[in-house]
Amino acid sequence: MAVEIKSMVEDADLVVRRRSQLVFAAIKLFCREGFHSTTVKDIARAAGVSPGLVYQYMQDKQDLLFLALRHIVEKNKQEIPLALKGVDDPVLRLRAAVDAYARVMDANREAVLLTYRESKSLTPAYKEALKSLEMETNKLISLCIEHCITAGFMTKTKVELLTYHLVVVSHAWALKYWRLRNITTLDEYIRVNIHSVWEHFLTAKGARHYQTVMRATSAVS
Amino acid sequence: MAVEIKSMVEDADLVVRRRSQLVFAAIKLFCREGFHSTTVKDIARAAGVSPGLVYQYMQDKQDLLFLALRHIVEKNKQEIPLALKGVDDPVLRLRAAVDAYARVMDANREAVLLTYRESKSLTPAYKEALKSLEMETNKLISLCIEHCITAGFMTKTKVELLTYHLVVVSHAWALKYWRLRNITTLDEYIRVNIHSVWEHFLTAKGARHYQTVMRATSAVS
Amino acid sequence: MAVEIKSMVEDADLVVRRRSQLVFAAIKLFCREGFHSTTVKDIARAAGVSPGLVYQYMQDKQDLLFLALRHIVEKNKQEIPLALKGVDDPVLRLRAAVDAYARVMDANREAVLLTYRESKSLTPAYKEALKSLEMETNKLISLCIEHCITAGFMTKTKVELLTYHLVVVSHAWALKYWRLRNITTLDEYIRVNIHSVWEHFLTAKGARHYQTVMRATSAVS
Amino acid sequence: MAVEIKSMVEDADLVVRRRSQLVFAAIKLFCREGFHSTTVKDIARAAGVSPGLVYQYMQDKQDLLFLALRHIVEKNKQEIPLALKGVDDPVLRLRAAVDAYARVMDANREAVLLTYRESKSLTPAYKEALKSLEMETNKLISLCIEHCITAGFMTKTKVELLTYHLVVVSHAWALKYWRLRNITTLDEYIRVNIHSVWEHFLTAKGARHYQTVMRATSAVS
DNA sequence: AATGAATGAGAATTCATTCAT
DNA sequence: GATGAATGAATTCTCATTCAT
Repeated sequence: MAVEIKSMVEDADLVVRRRSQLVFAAIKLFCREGFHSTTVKDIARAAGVSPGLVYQYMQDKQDLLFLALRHIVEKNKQEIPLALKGVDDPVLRLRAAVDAYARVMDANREAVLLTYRESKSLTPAYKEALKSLEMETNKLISLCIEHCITAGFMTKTKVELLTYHLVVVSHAWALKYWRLRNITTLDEYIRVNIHSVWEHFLTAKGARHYQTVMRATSAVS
Repeated sequence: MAVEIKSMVEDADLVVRRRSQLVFAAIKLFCREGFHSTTVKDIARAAGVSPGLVYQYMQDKQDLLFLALRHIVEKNKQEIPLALKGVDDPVLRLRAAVDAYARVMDANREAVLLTYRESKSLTPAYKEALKSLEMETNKLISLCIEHCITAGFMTKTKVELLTYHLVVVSHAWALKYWRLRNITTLDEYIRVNIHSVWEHFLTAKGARHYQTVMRATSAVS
Repeated sequence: MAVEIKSMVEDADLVVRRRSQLVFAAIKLFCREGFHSTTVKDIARAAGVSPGLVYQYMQDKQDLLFLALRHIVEKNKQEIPLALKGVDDPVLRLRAAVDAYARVMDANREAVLLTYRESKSLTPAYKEALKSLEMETNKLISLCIEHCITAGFMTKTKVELLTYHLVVVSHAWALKYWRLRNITTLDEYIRVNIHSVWEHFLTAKGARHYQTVMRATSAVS
Repeated sequence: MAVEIKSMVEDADLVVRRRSQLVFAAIKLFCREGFHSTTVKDIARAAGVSPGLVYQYMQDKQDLLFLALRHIVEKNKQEIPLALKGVDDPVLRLRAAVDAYARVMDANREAVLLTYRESKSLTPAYKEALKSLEMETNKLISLCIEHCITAGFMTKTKVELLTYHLVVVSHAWALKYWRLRNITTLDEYIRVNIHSVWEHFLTAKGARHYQTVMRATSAVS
């Protein structure tokens, strides 16, 4: 399942270090120029290494694209658990997850665009690996929704479908930033276009509970 | 504002005919292979002409991409007025517009993906032209929303923001079709993920009106 | 059986002309520098065309090697029938065929070396095609031997084996020219090292006949 | 005259050991893949050492080719004296030398091919050194022929020319093995195509003597 | 107007060789 | 002495674009 990129170099530490050096440079350039317009030489130069070195750590340019996209998707995934740390209430957890997700998308707007643009250039195996990873990330949100449902705070709805709605509206902030920036702010967007989506599915009990815990939270912060 | 693509050929009719021949072939190939992986030769062959001919009707390969993307966006735009023809009620008009939009996205899933993927490869001027066109299309939906608000059927909300929400959730059907197809149907998706978005903004009066006119519509059909 | 090299160019005449241009240049350079040390650019320059053109008339550099080697082998093959024209006597025909073969090898010493050196670089299908061609050439000599046997001029011996002996000793003139040139002449080599090989298989009748016809021939010339 | 390959390592024993390790691996790979298609890394791996080590024992990849080819030619040379040990009769010595030579060629068919294929890739100095070595080997056969002539068993003929004939026909077994294997056996080939060549030069006395000693030999064995 | 052969700049990739450890 | 990571020159091949016919 997990895709393994072959390297000619043995030293595992070095592989990690070099690859992240290259991936960092690649993301920067792919975002700016696109995958096809970026040359391996460009990336090597940006990473401060020779062009030949790239091929010691992966098999071809496409591997680099995969590593770049995977890095982006994985980084996004890691942010959610961080946002949930210390939050116990189901509704607040969902809120925190969605909020974190949207803000990560904002922080990595260019990278999000890159995933939409260049996934097509990957071989099927790599595409699948990336889809799996995306679904794992979504699962983190789905779990929050499920807890809310179990707790009677949300109505029974198709969990993954709702998750996708939240996810794509978050992505939309990056995808349509060129226009949205002129008509709203991130905070308003999150409130109006994102949170409202799941809030719509709150039960009466859930709505009451939500108000209560929110009041408590605001009081604290 | 409107971008002019230069042609070496005088005969305006011929230009239209040849270009649409080429654009048709280009869309097919760009969707399947991507812009960079499709060669001008491929397109010429698919269009049944010689590679040299392409350069009589545009200046470079990028022009062809622009024409292709513009064709897609324009086609989408044209569908909405058709769906509104004969519908007078503001709420039903909005509903029809949104419904039509979503269904057009479904019918042209590959083309929608293409616009997301390859717009980056355009020069700024072309990108702007496409954005304008997208905004004109959105305007068609925005107008429907505004009428609903004026009529007191919808609450005052940021119209363009709501429009974007409707638009991106419609696009999402194409963008995430690989997964959504497994968890829902187009009809359910439209009902649950799209219509609910604007319905959420109905006033009490609007909701009542909506029920009434919908009942009338269903009775008829 | 006959290997077909793909070309992007339709015009059959042009294909023939361009390919022979390229093959001519390739043989010259491959002989001088070897296949691997010769670049496609070198060949293009020597042929007076652009590097890209090469790939319009074949698929890769290896095709060019095949065309070059095939040209050499085919040219050698064509010389034998010419030498046999007008010669009717079986023994004189064999003599003429062997003589012609040896002299063609001398005339194309570098090319013969090339076939020995670079055949290895071909794909199996090409190698087989070349072997077939070599065997067809050998067949021309084998037929002469068979006629001599049928006529009772030569003892029954393994015809193809004798042919190979004649062939490799002829090739040896090219392969070991660096030394043979110092110890003999082509004429002596043909007389002592080549003709003696088949003369050895003459029957008593054949030997007498040979002397008779040779005397007649010398008288004439 | 004798070519010296420079080494960075002092210890002479180690140089010998390492080099033979490398040469052994190189011959295997050069035979299989050819000189240019074999990488220094491949050879190092096959020899169980690092790529860098190669350059401690020679100056470049070409040195390795020279060492490989020299090893092959020298090994062939060494076999002949072994075959002559204990054989005193001039004709039997020649027969033994030729027989041994042919059988060594059979045992090292791939290596023989390699010398024909890749000698071209050497610098002139190396090429000369190899030619000298080949001539030394030939000299071993030439000496046998000379003894036969001195003893009145063979007619006066150009000794080196006859030697070359014997040598190239032996090589031919390796060079044309792909076809010869289907039309004859090694034993038949040696009898019909190789021994017959020198037997042809036996004097009447030599022929009688040959029959006598051969009968004696067969009786023994 | 249309063709398609020709061009040549440019890209990915390989690999002999070096050199710090 | 040995290692193997790093280098970068060199090579094959592609393809947008041109232009003679």
